[in-house]
Amino acid sequence: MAEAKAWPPGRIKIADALRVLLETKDFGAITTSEIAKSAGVTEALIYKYFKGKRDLLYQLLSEYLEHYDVQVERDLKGIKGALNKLRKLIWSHINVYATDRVFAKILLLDVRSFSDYYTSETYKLVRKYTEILLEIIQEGIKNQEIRDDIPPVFLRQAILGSIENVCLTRVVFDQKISPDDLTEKLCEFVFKGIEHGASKN
Amino acid sequence: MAEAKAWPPGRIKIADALRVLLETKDFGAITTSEIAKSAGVTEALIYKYFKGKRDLLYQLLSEYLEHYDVQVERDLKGIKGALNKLRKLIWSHINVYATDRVFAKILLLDVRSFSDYYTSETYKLVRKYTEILLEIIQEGIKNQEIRDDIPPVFLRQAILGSIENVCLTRVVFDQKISPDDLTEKLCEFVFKGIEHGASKN
DNA sequence: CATGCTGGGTAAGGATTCCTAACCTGATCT
DNA sequence: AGATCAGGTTAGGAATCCTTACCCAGCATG
Repeated sequence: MAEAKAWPPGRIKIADALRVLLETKDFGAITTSEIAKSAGVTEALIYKYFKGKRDLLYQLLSEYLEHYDVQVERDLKGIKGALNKLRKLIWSHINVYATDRVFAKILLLDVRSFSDYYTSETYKLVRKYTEILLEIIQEGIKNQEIRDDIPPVFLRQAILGSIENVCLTRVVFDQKISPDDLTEKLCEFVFKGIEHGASKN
Repeated sequence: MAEAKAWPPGRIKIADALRVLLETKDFGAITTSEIAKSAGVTEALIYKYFKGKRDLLYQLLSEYLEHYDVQVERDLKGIKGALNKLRKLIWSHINVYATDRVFAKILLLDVRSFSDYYTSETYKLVRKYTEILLEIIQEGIKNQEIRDDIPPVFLRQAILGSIENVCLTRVVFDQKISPDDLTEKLCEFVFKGIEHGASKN
């Protein structure tokens, strides 16, 4: 909430330490003592600033999400048309995963299995992002750019699923993510579907 | 491998116990002692039959997958046309999640974050299933039913992602999954995309 | 100046959890 | 009768997450 840089040094060191560790290990394999050692503080300090190991992860993810939300808002400025906005949103989404591997891993792999994640403050930030996507879809339906015979919420889930799964496999197997290339293909798929015919330009 | 029912009673009780526990708790919150108690055996017996807690989960998932693979193979028999097969496959996929909530939870939430999962025997079974999907897509491209300007492997990832994400949200928030309804919507999305126009029948 | 208080940090320990090594026991084979 | 073996148990240990109580520098206040 308070986004002022009033954070004590210990807290910053801890969050940074986890960030670094996540580059090479998965969250489940990282221990609190490891984080503490890596941060140069004692284990107990972690529990001063965070409710627990998971809360630390959530707060780290929140930081990423706040940055990303701002970025997306900026990226979409000045773009006309729902489909054009959607294309840009997809690009931004893929691009952030391509840039911040750790962010991708947390969001796509680690937090998903924690049931308390879905009631966390962090998840609300994700909702805020998906809300943007929903609004674009609704705008597109109003404009006649997007078909109106499938519920927007459903479309959102399907679109997000395809974006994330395409990135997920690349994250898991440590393959390169090319935002431009993937965006192009994803938009072709999402906009026109897989049926032969409509794509004959 | 050996699909003979030659399994000792203890092993069965342990697997059953986990299955039951997974109905109400997530894997991370289930302890080995809890499993043992619930199964009516000692903790050490778990390690007689399984390499560890995770291996137990993987093997449980493998059982589900073996059943499902057989089911899918059956479901697809006698269907002509790649798109018709794909529709049926999507239905089967959604249907199994609708039927076996525990299976869905394991596959969509629990195992994904374990990095050793992706090198496990269990994951090979998943590959076997996704291979079927790939073959359908390739058949469709050959037939001219499916567009040929997006790589089949990419299409598979995108399609699977949309299926799974649609189900995932329902699994997470304990909402009902209606195979018929979701299949209809998903096929509309996957076949024709979101653009307005092509859907004017 | 003493006093108290507050924010940042530490020391020490405890319950739980996952897992292992060694042992037991009844059945089957020879 | 002795050996072997599958199915199971007893007992324990290292590691992990987390809590409680404590330390101490700075600094505002009377």
